[in-house]
Amino acid sequence: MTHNLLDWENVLRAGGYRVTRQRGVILDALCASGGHVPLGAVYAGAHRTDPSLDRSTVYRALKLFLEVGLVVAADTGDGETYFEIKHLEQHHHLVCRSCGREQEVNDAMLVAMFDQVEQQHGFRVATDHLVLFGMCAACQSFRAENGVLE
Amino acid sequence: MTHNLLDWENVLRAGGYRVTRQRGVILDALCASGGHVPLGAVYAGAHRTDPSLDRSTVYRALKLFLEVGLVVAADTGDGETYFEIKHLEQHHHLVCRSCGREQEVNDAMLVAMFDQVEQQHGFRVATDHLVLFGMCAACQSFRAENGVLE
DNA sequence: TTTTCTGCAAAGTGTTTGCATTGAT
DNA sequence: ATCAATGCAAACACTTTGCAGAAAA
Repeated sequence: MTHNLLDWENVLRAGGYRVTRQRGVILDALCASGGHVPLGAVYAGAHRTDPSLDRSTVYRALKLFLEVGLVVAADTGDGETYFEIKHLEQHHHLVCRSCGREQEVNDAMLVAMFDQVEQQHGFRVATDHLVLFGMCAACQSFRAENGVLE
Repeated sequence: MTHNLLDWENVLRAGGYRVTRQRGVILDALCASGGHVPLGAVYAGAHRTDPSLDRSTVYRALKLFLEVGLVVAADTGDGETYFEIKHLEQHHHLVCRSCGREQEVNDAMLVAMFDQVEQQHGFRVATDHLVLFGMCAACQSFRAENGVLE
């Protein structure tokens, strides 16, 4: 249970929320799936552990976890919402349009850009979780080798 | 008809697609709404001009326009897909979480960051249309004046 | 005349909600 | 004993699809 570290039970209680078996199962599923997980996969994992668990419970739980800051959400634009256990260090994702794999980028790299935006537009960027689409190194070289044009 | 400039009729014909009244109406509606328009608003506008026009036609047309490069799409994470006439200069959007207003950021500002990502990760970012959430200058000062904490 | 496009209706997908019951505190 | 959380079913919002008739080429 990776999430013992998170002290999720106290986080919930501190907010006046209750600690339930289902919420534990859902958090487990999220941890087990690693990174950046579509809600459907969280449900699938949790439902395997507890077949009586309902989708609406997953939606409600994740919304709550979001509210108390246990997880962060990212919308990758494919319709489903993605969730991830909140890390201590902020980070963002690079998603390859060609192979679908994703990698993380440290926040630091983007902060400079955010600051610049703030200086020029007075707009304070506040994004937990930015998702940048493009093409990863592997797919780029694969395409180059095979002479794929554009 | 702002979109005469785009020569959309020829772009379609060049792709082997047909020029129809409906497609013209939809493009009109998109232009008339300015910027960054949710699909529902495109439909609303187009439907006002042509009440017999169906939603599915709007979906199909916008998908086609996307394919031939007449429009670009952005997913802002609120469920609906946003469309915009493709500009010559690439740009991105800043969307204020507080008032909902949006402003444009020139691509140049972000390109430096994209290059840095590429250098460090070998990942080529390719985003037509990035949407950054945060808080605009007006809302920031409004909150400061009214002593809103966080 | 051929082939694409449209309108209509129906289905699909992701998400939210009302309500009686169950369960945490 | 309270009051929040769950399961179930029904409703929602956005999007896609199959098909017969209408329209562009």
